[in-house]
Amino acid sequence: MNRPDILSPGEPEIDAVTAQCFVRFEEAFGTRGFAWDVQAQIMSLGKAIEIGKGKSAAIFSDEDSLVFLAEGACKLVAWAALDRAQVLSFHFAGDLVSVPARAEHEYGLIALTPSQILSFPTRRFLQAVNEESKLLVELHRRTDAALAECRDDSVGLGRKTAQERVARLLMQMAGRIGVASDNEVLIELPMSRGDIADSLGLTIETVSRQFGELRDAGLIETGGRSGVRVLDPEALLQRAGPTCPRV
Amino acid sequence: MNRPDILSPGEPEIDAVTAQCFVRFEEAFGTRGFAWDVQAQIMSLGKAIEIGKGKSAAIFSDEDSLVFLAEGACKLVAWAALDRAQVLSFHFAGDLVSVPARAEHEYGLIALTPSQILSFPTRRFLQAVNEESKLLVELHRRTDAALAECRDDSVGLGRKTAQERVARLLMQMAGRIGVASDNEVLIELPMSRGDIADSLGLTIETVSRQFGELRDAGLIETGGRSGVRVLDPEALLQRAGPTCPRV
DNA sequence: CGACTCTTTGAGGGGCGTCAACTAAAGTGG
DNA sequence: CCACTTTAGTTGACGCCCCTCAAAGAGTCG
Repeated sequence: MNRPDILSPGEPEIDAVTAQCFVRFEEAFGTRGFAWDVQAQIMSLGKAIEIGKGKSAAIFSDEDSLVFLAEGACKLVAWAALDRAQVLSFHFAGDLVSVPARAEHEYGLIALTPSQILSFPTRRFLQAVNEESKLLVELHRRTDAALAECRDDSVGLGRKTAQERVARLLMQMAGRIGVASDNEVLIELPMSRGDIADSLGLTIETVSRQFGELRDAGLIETGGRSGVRVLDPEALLQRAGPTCPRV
Repeated sequence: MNRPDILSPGEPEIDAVTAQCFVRFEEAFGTRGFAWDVQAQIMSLGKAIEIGKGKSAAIFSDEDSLVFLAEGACKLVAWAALDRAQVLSFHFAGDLVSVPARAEHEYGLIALTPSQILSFPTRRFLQAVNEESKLLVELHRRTDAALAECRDDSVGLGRKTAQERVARLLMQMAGRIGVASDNEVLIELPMSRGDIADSLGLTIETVSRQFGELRDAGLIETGGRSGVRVLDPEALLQRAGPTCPRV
């Protein structure tokens, strides 16, 4: 290991993933200007992993993790019971996900599409970047935003009808991964109906029925299993139910 | 204002509140050792307010706020509709609450009991403590914990029965503000049945019925409107439903 | 003690879960 | 490229839990 530039021939693919993950991470958080020893510590702490569809990311089991999603799409799940999972959030490339080792429930990050993640042990990561207050501020900003989003989701779970929940999720996905054209939005959903149901606190059947109703109402079209075309975003937002008007 | 030690005689009560709030804040976050100018900035940014029961805290309306609850008990609410509020969390003395100015919904912090709060504008607060990385780490730790709690609550809202939700909330409150004696726990609930209902996504009537069932089952006793005696914590936890076993 | 609010209790109805059967889509091996 | 298998999604019938509406009881404050 005298010349770190030379990759170990035994595992060239792994190192390519690692390289790409760190490049994306640097772009997102601007760590390039950091002191060399801090950068070295960050690189030694971060484990880059490529995970296949449906596979769970190998999170540090005994401590909280900070996961940067460099490529792909994932779901964050908590097991309410041994058999039933609750999906807490969907994540896409560029997201930073805080995964507790163990709160009231057990957590896991599962790939919806083949993904590349960079996983840090939170405590040691914080120690390493202790003096880089700019990164700490950005970290707080992202965590705070995630908290606000989680709270908004709680409002959605609280007392909304099945149709309001499905419509809201579709509008969220439209904004996140939708492709706008004319007054329409095309969405290629990376998650299954079951994932959607688990995230909205509904059953697969109910989600499917709501898709059907929205289709019959002419608000959306569905193509294949994952394709959704939002024909009338305005009306769909209406069906998402009352939200306090943003002045 | 040449001698800051001398309080303005026009508002002695306000200044006593301010003083107590900052003392509590210093104790909680260890800001005493900070540079003088940082401490001065923090003090100039923080607005100490005493709020009566049922009153909304005067949050900075146009920017995110960071609120330290020095004394009392509050609820964080989001308005799902103009008439209906969703309670997102209950807070007690020592808590730090992040209140977004405006996310998908509008937020408010409302006192359950007469409270004293210290309110900061988040952005400027972060600028002021930019170099105090120890405080930034503590800030991240608390926000991360709040996020984990919010997620656990989401699991609870997702697909649990009314009784499981009520039982879980009672156990949470027992742990937070309960007084243990023998194998019992005494709780003095600062929030109404309506607040509980709004936080669990239920109606007042359903919450009341669940209290009744738990009482009939001999798991709890109720005294007055706010008093609850948990007679059998074990059995109550059972009724809170399945959680992944903490190894 | 009286007026108010909060809580409790009851009767009835609707939305979503449950169970079941069927259809469509995607992967597999020849 | 096509039959076969497997998985995911759709649709229908039925029942239960919780919301709705209504009224009476308990607690608190003037």
